[in-house]
Amino acid sequence: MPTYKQKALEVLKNHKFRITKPREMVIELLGKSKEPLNPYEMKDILDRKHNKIDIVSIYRIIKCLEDNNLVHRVLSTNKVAKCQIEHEDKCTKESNHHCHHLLICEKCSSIEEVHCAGVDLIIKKLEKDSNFKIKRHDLEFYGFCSNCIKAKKKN
Amino acid sequence: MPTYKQKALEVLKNHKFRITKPREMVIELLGKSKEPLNPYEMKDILDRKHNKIDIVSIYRIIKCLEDNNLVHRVLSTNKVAKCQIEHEDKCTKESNHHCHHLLICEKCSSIEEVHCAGVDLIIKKLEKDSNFKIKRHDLEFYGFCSNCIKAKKKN
DNA sequence: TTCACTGCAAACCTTTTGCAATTCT
DNA sequence: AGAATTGCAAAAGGTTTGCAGTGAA
Repeated sequence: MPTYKQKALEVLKNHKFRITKPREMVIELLGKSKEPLNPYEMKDILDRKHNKIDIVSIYRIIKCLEDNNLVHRVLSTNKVAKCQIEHEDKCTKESNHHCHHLLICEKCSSIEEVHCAGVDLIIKKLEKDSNFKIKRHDLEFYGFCSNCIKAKKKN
Repeated sequence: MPTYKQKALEVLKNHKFRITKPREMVIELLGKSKEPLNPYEMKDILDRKHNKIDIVSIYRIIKCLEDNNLVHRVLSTNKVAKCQIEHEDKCTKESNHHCHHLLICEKCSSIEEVHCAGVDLIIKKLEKDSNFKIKRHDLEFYGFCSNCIKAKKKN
């Protein structure tokens, strides 16, 4: 099973984007981070590792990764996290949208990507009740992850 | 059935907030608007009506309305819209959170607040599969509203 | 070699803060 | 009168743009 970095570099290469040092740095950082990050957080972490990078480059690299569906943007915080779930047919590159189903831990900030079985039914019901035609959706769930629940019990 | 403005002023009064001209202006604007607005959009509209208001005041009034659960913030656009749905027991002032279920029209930008029957089941399933304990959620659905669908068919 | 990409400077836009003046109650 | 709220000025924060120089293919 390929790492996030391997997969991301592969995707960029296939789409004729160049593999550069700054891009590798950001991708590796996202691959290792359990929590979403914003541009300045990324810069701080990379700076501390003496991996100097300009904030403007980070913005542009994030844009590039988003265009290639390699990251999620968490709406509630406007931070960015690696996207690891393979896309369903419904969520193709063409439709330019991932199914965003995120579990967000309010204690440790880690996030988990999930498939939401049952969302289709809810959408059908919503469409029937409202006469809306629903094309896509963003779902964010907040709470506590299993690690933080365990940690809490020990105290 | 009271108007949004009446309800909002009532809530503010009950919570010992003062009824001021700027607050009335913003509340009336939100009450009339079908679509979410950001602070500068509000200022532009009010300016055109010669209802002069400082942008800083708008920020502070929005904050006040949010604290009183009188507006939704749309995560995907960071705009604000009137909140008209009465809160369920689950979504009390204390929990400091509305159930955000929004239908957002990508054509005319109008939004509709809805109750999502079935979300509870999805959450139970998610908790079981992921070991997360889910406390709250934001759901945003994008598509076309019934008016825009009708308009399209006529062309 | 060529063109995509980066870094730097600066502009731009959004949001927050401090404080004096105003205005609700 | 007293306290909350507003408006103004300025700072702080976040994001984008233009351009010259660099480096991946």
